[in-house]
Amino acid sequence: MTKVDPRLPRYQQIRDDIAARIAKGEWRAGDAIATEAELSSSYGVAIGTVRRAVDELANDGLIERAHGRGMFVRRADFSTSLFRFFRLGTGDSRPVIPESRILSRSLETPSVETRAKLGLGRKDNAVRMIRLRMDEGRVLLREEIWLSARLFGPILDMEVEQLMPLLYPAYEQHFGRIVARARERLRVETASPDIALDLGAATGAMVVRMERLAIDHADMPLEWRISHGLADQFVYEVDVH
Amino acid sequence: MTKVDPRLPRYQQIRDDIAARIAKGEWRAGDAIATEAELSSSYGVAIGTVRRAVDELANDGLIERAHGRGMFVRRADFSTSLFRFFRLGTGDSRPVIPESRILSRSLETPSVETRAKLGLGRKDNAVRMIRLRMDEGRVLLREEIWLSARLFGPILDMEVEQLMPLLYPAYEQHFGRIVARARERLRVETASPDIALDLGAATGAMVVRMERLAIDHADMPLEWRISHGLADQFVYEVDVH
DNA sequence: GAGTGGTCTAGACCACACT
DNA sequence: GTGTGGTCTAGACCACTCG
Repeated sequence: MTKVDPRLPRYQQIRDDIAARIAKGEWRAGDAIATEAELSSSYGVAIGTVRRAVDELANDGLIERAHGRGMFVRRADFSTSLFRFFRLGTGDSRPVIPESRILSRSLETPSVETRAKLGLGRKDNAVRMIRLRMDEGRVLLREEIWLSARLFGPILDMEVEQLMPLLYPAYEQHFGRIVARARERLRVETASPDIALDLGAATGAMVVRMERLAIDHADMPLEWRISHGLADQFVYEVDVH
Repeated sequence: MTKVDPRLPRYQQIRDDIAARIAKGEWRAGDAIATEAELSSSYGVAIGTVRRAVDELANDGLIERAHGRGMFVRRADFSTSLFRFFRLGTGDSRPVIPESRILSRSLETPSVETRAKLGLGRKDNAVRMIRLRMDEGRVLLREEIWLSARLFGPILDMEVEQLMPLLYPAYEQHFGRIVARARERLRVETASPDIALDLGAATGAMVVRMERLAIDHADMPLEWRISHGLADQFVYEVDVH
């Protein structure tokens, strides 16, 4: 087992090792991982110990267990993201992927904050994209997306179709970078002139600002995204206990 | 075991039964429940099966396990509530319970919406309280609280001190009603004149509106609460994957 | 029918808390 | 030391999937 803490219980070592093997790409999203029996014999532990390890991985959403079929690497779907709380005025709740329109792509000198978020050095450049998310012709969100030019520079010259409809699969397919999770932050502000223009609203309109830092399995920041949407289309729901 | 589905696996039956016994008040918040060995013999299953059941209860936050000491009924602390994302301008993050000031208590005819939320009949009255949550003299939140008059009527005549600093312990102590969980909803709006006045802001200021329906173990709604706070003091953070 | 995960058992031994 | 929960074993049998 590669560099797992030997003081930890065996089931945690096994959990960490399987997670590392997935992160390393030994099993990719959608793949079936080894069976319980195989893992039991290859790790040299009882099957109950393997079960304890994979139970935790399933709980954390890293794998999915399918009775009679096997255990599969789960693709991150960000179903809990703040984005899904944006609704059109009609408020019907079909789970659609809104269509995207990329307005611009450019090479920029990032701000201090963007550099900090992406872990860039003083001289590093960054790719900036502006994208609209729409549904039935109405603009839902206006997104400002920042990427390290060193990692993602070629994205500037790619065909737009290769970046549709979702960016994360494109990051994986063309750059081998897998978004494992993200940290999101939400606040309320008034729309600046360019944001208001893109959203089809008046300058100073109430907007929700969502920031997202997307991270890979090795905790490396991949993408910094600032999204704006009209506040009156936002309803967030959560259960607490 | 009282009315648990016999088609379910034993460990789930046991989990449901223990949850029911807690809900029924057989063990109260802070109490130690029976030990694994006791549960194992009283339910007539192996200790591993009991462990599976209590593991799930601990995972759901209903009990806490303490190595060498026992298993304890957890008190709901609502640490994930939207409330905790309100910060003063200074943004320091000590976990304080803001002081409360109850502005009014009255018996009212509830609106159709309030009746629906609390499950009240056409002729039922309701208790309405207005409360401010403050920190260092600054108003953080303005809360409008609705309760069934049939269940909580005597609260109108109680000493204010008995309702301080938190309401949920008072519900439990004086009325035997335990808040088990809550559903919260967040949106953004502009402040009405009375809300603006209480928050010390101008009418039309951007505010965050938080609705909360608090529920007991038997899924009965206990309290309907509408809270408002200044939007520029609100920052919500969440991890997604 | 062969292979997979899901449930359950009856123990052993370890680590922690209290007195 | 006694009692508690935490880890781990080596099986048995069941339920589901697929060829």
